[in-house]
Amino acid sequence: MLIFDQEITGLARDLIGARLLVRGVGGTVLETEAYGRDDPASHSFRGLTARNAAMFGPAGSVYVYLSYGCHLCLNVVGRPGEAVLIRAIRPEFGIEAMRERRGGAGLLAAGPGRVGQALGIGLSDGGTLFGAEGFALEGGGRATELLVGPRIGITRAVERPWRFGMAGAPGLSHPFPAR
DNA sequence: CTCTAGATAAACT
DNA sequence: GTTTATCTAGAGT
Repeated sequence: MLIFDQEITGLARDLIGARLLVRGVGGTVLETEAYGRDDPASHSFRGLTARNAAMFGPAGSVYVYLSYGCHLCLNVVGRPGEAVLIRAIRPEFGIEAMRERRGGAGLLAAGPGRVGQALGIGLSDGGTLFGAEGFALEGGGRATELLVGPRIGITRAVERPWRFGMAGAPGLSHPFPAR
């Protein structure tokens, strides 16, 4: 059973290997990133705004944001102002639907923007609780060996090793640094 | 492999 | 009014 109300890096670790379903489409979480409350790289760093309001919602709810004007990214909310970005999943359910949404591209859900597109996420899904109609998140825990590395695509607090991945899994968005 | 365009909301000056 | 942002696809080297 997943504990949403815990330290955000712990939640990011526990989410690796969990099964994520959005309206019957989804698969196993392969890669995540943690974003904290006092974290210069986090949207919540400058306090509550209209954009990040869902990030201050209940633990276990959804935070969605539009990145670079064209990519919807899916996050799982933990404690207030903290969230975990889902960067990659292994497609297992509704693969046909994903293929269709992705326009037949090969990489169905390796990368946060691709995950959002494959699952058909919308900004209006922000605030929805996992467990509510159409949204499921189960399993997880620290069953698998984890890879750890710096986060991708940020300009602040680059040194924090808050990116996590499933060791040996194909379909990661970017390789992890060799240990 | 590197480079660049694309597209938009929100924060910032 | 200007700049930035948790990125991707496609073209070029």
